Amino acid sequence: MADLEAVLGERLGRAFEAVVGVGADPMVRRSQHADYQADGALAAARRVQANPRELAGRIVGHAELDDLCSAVQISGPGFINLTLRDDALTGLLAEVARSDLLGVPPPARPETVVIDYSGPNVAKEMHAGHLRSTIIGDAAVRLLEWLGHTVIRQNHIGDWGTPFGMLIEHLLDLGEDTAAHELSIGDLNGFYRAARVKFDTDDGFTQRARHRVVLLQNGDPETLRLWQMLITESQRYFMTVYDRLGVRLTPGDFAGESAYHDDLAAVTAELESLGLARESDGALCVFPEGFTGRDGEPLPLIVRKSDGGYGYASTDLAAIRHRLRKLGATRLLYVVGSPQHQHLEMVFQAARQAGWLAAPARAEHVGHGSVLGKDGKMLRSRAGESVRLIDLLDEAVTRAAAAVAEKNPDLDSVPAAAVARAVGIGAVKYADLSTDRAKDYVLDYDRMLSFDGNTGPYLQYAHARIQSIFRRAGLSRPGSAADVMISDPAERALVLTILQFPSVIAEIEQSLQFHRLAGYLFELATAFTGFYERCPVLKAEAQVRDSRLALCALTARILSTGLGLLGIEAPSQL
RNA sequence: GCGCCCGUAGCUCAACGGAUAGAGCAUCUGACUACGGAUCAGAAGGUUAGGGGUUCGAGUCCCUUCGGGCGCGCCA
Repeated sequence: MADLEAVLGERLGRAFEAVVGVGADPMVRRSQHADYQADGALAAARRVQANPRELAGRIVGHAELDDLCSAVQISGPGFINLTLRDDALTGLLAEVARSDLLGVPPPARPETVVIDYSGPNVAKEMHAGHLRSTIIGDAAVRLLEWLGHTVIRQNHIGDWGTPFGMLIEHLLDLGEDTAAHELSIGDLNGFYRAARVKFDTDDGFTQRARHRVVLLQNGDPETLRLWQMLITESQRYFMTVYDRLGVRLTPGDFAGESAYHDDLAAVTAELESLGLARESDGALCVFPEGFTGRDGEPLPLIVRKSDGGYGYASTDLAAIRHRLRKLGATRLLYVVGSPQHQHLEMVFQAARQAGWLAAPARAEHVGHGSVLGKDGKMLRSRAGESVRLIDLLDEAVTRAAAAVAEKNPDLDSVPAAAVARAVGIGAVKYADLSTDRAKDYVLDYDRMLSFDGNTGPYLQYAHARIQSIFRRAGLSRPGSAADVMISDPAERALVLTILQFPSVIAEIEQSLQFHRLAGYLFELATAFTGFYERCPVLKAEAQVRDSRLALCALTARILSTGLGLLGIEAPSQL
């Protein structure tokens, strides 16, 4: 089945065609004035130079809509208000309940999607700044995989470049065992800082570091071994953070900058032979069309530095070429902070001009804002350093544990710890994903962990409450086979909200604006509590009871599925 | 200097060009010995930063001013 908005739009379009003689593509959406509302009359009217109200009036009563709508009326400047028939609603509901994808139509043509996200730097701490890319990317992975697309995760870690000279020398100074220990326990800040200090103050060290970079780039085996050690220990540490976060990234998804090292010369040669790259101030540059900087001069992507080395622009070009040619991606997602917007657009444009990026394949910058502290500035610890991501997560879990212990002292300690983790991590993720990713947001533990309002814990609670009904009813695995009967306005409102799910997913699949899914889930939970308040489930007589249990089951499924798409667990009790 | 993002209730956020700009928190008023009160109903709260424009219709699109954040040739 397709989603309700799409079905109604299509039907209305056909009715327009029959009545007016021209095609129309009415926009149908939920409305406070009716179950659904369409405003396509205006566009159609303009084309045939008719009065929109009059035109809309001729649609009313058209047979196309008879089986779905009990009333079709015009109002305002040509809005078409649709009231859906209860039997149509319950029929659709039964389809949703039977469907694995909860009524969401599988994609017409499944795509191969490459998602670039998280991207920490080797031998550098993961901090609050990595939170958004990691969480948003993970949600994108979950959503697109769930829909049936082939998803290839790419963790573009920073594992190459000049800093490795000083990092390797510092490693040698410490001794390999000590260094490995320091890295594996996650004291990456200390390691990096110590190397940096020596690099800035000790001339001898600086010389060694510079020399070490040359050895690394020339493939000296001993240097490569030490370099690999840094990477292995760092990856081990990153995995502990990903596990804590509950993110679907594995060691197999690491595809760092070094992975493209061998491609760089070929990419450069290709760009030159295409006539796209030319020398400027000693560096080889591509000037993508449509980008100008100071004085209207074209902006360069530096493909090869004047010293013959390669920088990040070359790596990004090699990566996009690899993803399109070798991985066969038709959709490329870069979950990267907004400050890199221009750089990425330039890379995309260069890839288009090189002929690598061509329809139907496309690249999208899934940009996001920053996490701010309560002072409205970039999140910092009191010492002024960036906040370690692991500390941020632990803080949320600790606070969640206290809240769970207070609210539900009867819970055993083992499940309580698991619940605290689900609630704490879920709260962090929900706080992030429930705001427009383009904007910055303020990290506030008290608010994100509140059980009231548009928060993770509130949704988890709503879900747990439904599970509690099933426990009481003695149903371990509630069936949803029973036909739902609508006997109360609150029931009807809940049904309408449930049926919106496919439209929301269809929209998110394109826009990756997860806050819309979050907002929808909050609406669903709100509609459910309204229903829960007015419509007793277990006390009702058998037929009504089964109907309401089915409604509960479907609501719970959408809540847990929806939260799951956001990477958030939905425990059966809190 | 050029460019990008943001500015909505006291606070935190919604609103895919559509009707009277919606929620939650906080505040105030009510309900119910509760299928988990981690509840529900209601009130109050707005010149959508300012000013122009396009449109039947603008928080949304265009121009401009102000304010905040961030980019702009060999770092990533």
